[in-house]
Amino acid sequence: MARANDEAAALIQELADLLSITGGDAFKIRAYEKAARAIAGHPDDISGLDLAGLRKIPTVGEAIAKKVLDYNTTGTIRQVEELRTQIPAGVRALTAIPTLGPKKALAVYEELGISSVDELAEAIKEGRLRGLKGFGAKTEDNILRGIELMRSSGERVLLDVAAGVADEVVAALSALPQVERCAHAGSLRRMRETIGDVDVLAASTDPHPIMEAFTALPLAAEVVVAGDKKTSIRTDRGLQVDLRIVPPEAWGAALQYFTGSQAHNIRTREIAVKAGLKLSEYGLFDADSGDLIVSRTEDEVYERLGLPWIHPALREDTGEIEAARKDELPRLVTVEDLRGDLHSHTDLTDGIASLEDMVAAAADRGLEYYAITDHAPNLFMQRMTDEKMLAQRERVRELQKEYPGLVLLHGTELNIDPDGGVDWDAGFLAGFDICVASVHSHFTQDEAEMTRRLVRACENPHVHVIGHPTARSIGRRPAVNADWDEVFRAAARTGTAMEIDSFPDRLDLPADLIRRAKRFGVRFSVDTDAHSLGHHRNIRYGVGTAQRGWLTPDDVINTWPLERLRAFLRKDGGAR
DNA sequence: GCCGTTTTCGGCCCGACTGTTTTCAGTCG
Repeated sequence: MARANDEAAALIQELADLLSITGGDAFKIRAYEKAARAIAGHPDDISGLDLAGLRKIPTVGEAIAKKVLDYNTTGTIRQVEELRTQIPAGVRALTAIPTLGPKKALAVYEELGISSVDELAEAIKEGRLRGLKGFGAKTEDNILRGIELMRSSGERVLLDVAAGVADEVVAALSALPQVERCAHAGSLRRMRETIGDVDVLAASTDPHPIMEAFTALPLAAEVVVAGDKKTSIRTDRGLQVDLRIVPPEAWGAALQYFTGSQAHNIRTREIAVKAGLKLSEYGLFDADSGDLIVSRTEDEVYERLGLPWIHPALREDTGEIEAARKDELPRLVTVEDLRGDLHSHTDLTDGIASLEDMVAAAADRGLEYYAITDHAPNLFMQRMTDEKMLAQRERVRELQKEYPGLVLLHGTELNIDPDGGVDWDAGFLAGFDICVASVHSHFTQDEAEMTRRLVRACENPHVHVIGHPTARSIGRRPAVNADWDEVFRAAARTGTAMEIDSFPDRLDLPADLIRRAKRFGVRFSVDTDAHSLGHHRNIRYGVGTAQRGWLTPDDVINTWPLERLRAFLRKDGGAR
């Protein structure tokens, strides 16, 4: 499913990695890294671009454009192939070990011929690194622990796990008298779909006792680094938590810095430099005099750089700086914008809460409309029947009388079969207020079959929303193979919404596909797919994903007033 | 390698911590 853009970007990034090992010019390496990000984030398919088209991509110049053309015609890049003969893949893999970078990787390869993580571990145990310049006892120790960590728990965690840890740390530290402000930052604030480590920021004039309290937290299994400005711990589950403490007056600059992404920060600092300023976590300064200009709020920092405040979900250097300069940033959808939820389950199928309890939870969220969409019969283990579904509909109509402010929609989650058909005939389907249709089986069909399957589902006049379209399970099952541009064209043409499922292990559609779909004019539905009362809280992850996809309220059908939504559900083009 | 309402050549983001060093390189974010 990897697009040409992703493969070309990976090759350019590999070129940067290999050059950093062989000791290439650091600025050239950064140029490759920037270009790799730009190519991966470029909306157009690079395989259809010529030299001039490629050079229009920011940070892609003559030399890199030619390398991409090389990839377009040969499927690889000649310089990468050449460097691979000099530096074995295993040496590049060494740099994935925490505390071991390109310089040390090259040293062990050149001096000892080590070209894999296993060989390195073996060499350390045999004492073969002794006497190697720059490698002392502590370094050996750190590498061994780094290897251990990488093998056991070095994986990224899901958003809800990271959010739970962050909430606990922020709550504990906020209770300390020395702490004036405390919040999480980093990739969690940007709502990335998985989190490598949790970043927490605190403002204080007296950091030492805070750091001591931090390392003494029950969840701190190990202290990784310890200073008065920065301290890192690791939880017993292997998740690293970084705490940075800054003076209260530096809060805004620090929050901007520690939210990242690194690529976004590089851009903002470059803008500062060009304006004769210097931006760091302590503030925006005059480059010559060193005088502080602003630092208290993120707003001030961006404003002084000539930019509007940029939402954290956009801070990936994938076009937000350019959009900000032109004052074309989208007004992103928020949890508060949502009037309804169009996908949920009850204990009639695999939910664990009753219809009554789920509806009460929806009412507590302040929703104006709410769809109950239990599974359809072809998901055989759920034992759905026509009779059960019609009986549920009666209960929904009864229950409606108790909720004058919440319109209940009776729906179902259909199963898209391998040919693109769904569970019921048109007559029965017409009785539902809304139908979500999802892929629940035959995940490994080839791209052509899967594309046809999804397009046919969109073309069904009774299918309103494609549920969790890629069917991925983060860390467990990859996305299905499909020609997504073809699917999105069909969705836009037929007035079928793409779901953004809020489950932390789904987040489906993913943000990059959301941005692609939006370019075709596709509409979206941000839903919980709740199977229990607690799942209603997951909506913030779905909204975060929608924000990362640059969506406005108008793009999201369940922000619309009910009448506009009903027109969309008629699939006659009236609301599009 | 890229880029330019100061520049087509000379710049290129900034700081914290660790470890092996006698003043700093490497790594990380």
